[in-house]
Amino acid sequence: MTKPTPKRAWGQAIQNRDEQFEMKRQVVLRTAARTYSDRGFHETTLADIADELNISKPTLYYYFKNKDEILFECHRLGIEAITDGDTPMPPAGTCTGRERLEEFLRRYVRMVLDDFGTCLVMTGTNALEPKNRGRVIEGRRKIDQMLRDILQEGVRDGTLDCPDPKMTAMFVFGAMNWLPRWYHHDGGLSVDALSARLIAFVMRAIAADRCDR
Amino acid sequence: MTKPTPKRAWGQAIQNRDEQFEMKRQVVLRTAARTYSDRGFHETTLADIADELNISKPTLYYYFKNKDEILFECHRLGIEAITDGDTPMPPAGTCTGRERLEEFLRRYVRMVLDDFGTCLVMTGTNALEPKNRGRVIEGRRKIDQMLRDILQEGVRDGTLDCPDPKMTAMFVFGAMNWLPRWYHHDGGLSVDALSARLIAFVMRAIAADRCDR
Amino acid sequence: MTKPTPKRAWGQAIQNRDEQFEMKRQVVLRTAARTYSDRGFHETTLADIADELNISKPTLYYYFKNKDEILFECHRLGIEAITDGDTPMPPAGTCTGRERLEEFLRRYVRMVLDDFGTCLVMTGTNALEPKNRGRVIEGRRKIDQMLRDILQEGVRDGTLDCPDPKMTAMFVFGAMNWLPRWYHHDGGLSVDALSARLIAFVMRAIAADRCDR
Amino acid sequence: MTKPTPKRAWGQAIQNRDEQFEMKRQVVLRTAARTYSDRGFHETTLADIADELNISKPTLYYYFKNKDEILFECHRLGIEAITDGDTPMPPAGTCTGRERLEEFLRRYVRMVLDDFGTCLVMTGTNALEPKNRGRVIEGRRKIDQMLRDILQEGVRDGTLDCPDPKMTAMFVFGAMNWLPRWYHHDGGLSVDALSARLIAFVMRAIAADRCDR
DNA sequence: AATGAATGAGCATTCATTCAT
DNA sequence: AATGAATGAATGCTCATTCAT
Repeated sequence: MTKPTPKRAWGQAIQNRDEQFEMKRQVVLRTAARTYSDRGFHETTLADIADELNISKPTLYYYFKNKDEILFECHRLGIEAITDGDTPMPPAGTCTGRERLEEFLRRYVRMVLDDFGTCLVMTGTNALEPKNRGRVIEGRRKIDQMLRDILQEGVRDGTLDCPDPKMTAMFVFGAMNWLPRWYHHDGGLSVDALSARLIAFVMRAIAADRCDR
Repeated sequence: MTKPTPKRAWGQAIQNRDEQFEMKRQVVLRTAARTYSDRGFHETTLADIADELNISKPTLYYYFKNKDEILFECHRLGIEAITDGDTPMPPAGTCTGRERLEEFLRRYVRMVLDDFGTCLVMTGTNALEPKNRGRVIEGRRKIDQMLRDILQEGVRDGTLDCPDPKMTAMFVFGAMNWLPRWYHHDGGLSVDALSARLIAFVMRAIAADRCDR
Repeated sequence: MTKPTPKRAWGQAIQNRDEQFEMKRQVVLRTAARTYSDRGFHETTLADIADELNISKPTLYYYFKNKDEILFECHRLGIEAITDGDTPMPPAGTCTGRERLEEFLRRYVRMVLDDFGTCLVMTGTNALEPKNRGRVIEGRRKIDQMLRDILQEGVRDGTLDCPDPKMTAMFVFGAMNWLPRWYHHDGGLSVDALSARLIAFVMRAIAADRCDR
Repeated sequence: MTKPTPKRAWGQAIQNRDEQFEMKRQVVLRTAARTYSDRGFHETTLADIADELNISKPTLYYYFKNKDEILFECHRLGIEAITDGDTPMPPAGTCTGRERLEEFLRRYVRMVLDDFGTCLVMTGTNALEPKNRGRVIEGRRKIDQMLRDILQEGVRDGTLDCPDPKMTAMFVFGAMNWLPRWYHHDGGLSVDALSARLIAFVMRAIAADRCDR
């Protein structure tokens, strides 16, 4: 249960200050994520972002400590999209490793094609200040581990057959992290169709029942 | 027959001026490629490169027109490593698509883990001036096409089974282009071993005879 | 009637932002014009100008696009001082060519001894970017033409006697454009006295009634 | 009497080392003078000059101490063309001031339209090191004085009528120093014709017998 | 007599960031 | 809540000059 929204005059129509603040912050982040992904972090100036939003440069500092923090928040949101997804990953044991793998891939593809996920895999962490950088790396490590665990689970329960889960995980991440570099949302292929294709590809490579397709 | 190298005093040990020039140029390029890959192009200053080589900044301009050209040459060398490799790709028809695929993957993996190949897939082309950028993009397009053609050939000759060669190619490129981000030369895994693993992974996914392994 | 200035608190004493901006811009321009004239354009660094104004170098970029634009604006102001003077040149026909010539010379001398006029005749246009350069050259051409037209008019109406108006104009411009190289404002000679002398010199050379002085 | 040229094998056809040295030096100077006049001193790089001569940059240092000295020599040659002309100015007393004035103007015009003279009046002396700069300024001062003296002489002997010889001299120098900015050698007007026109202009302005033309 | 190689010093320009309002 | 004005620090690039050969 989430905590109940306090009742307000005018209902939901009128936002209070905090909500406005938070919303504007989000708008900045999404714009920044897109621009960072397009042009790269260092090639994107704060003026670029401000211009795109029709606000002034210093205004950005009202919402964020500095350029770094904007990038960090983008990465954080990208990571959270996986680790704290709306629908939680089915816990280990409730279904086969193969089923969990499918679910994971589906979510990861969706994430990596969202603005924040794209930003996460397209921009390096070098620019981040050490502390934030550590957090991002830790987040990505967790995601890595998730896939490895799933693969191992699949191997254990006999639904997957892959000789080296660690390395396999990197191959699969590679295939997925490369998606933003060539997939275009406005083409004829939906994200769901794409993830179905990718899942098929991966499953052929490592599903245990490769012959009865 | 190549034209014979002119005889020289001291044999090959002592280089003439042109050779020294060319060698120094190569050293700069390799250093730059590594640094660009590590930190990114815009995060690498010419001072960084010069420092690493213990030369002065303007000296770089003796060997290259500008920072751009250095990047372009790195990309060019990366591309050439594939398209103009020492051992030419076996021409279509002389062997099965599957065999050619193996050869291609082996070469690509080796390339992408070389300094220039890594630079090619790690740094964007945004920084390049339009003309050079076009050339790089064209080069990469050709490499893309090579893999697609091989896949289609394999489908035709029955050695490969993949539903959508274009997309499959992108998955495979993704897996390979991601290698530099996690593979370390000084670890226990040789490049050849790695490419064998990757080839196994890909073959399981798309080789036609998936059941008789 | 000009449109009335809107009433403001504090009267004219306190400037609003736009006025301050414009005024600062003018101060920069005048400082730059003087320095360009003194040392030459390329010998003048932005640091020189900034130092003289006790501001920082980047601040100059808040008011101007680049070093070029500063020079262009100086030239523009110099040209406008002649072509758009406060008191318009008496139109052809309302007085004799000789009278118009006197007026033109008086104005030109005043202009060329002002900071911007001096800059106009002391610094070349090579530095300007093509577009601006074209505009400056066009402006100077118009001024050239003004003098030529006046001379021809004087020849027609019999008040001037000069065999080759074009060449004569260049002689006269030469005499005037050289003024900034030797005239010093702080000497005993006023600008008006100087222009009177110059007018006398020129009139003796080309006025039609040379004998009845 | 000049000292006799030593007899040489091959007669005059083959130059000895010193002559070659001196000739090459002259070629550099003339090239430099032209380029300095065209583009300005600081806008001309040593590479520009070297390129135009198809020699290498350091070679220039074999003939000149530094870039400054090249400019200085250009100025020196320009000044000498007036002060040490082949045909010496007729000494005061041997002819009227007016006649001497004509001769001076003729020579000055010729000088100022020669490469070195043009360089002298087109490039500033700011760049020169103090010592050389002093010499150039002194040289120009002498030339200034020559004209002033001639004018005063003409006033004294009644052949010229000008109220303020100093200022008149500056007007006349102005007209002449401006010539290189508009006169083109390849047009239809010869240097002699031009100097005749200029002399006519000046004489009308200051010759004593203005009415009996 | 000439030059390839190298460099120190300098300069225009950019940009994240700050501050007063 | 927002911004105009201002700046320190950095960076790519140029160029006169030197030196070994």
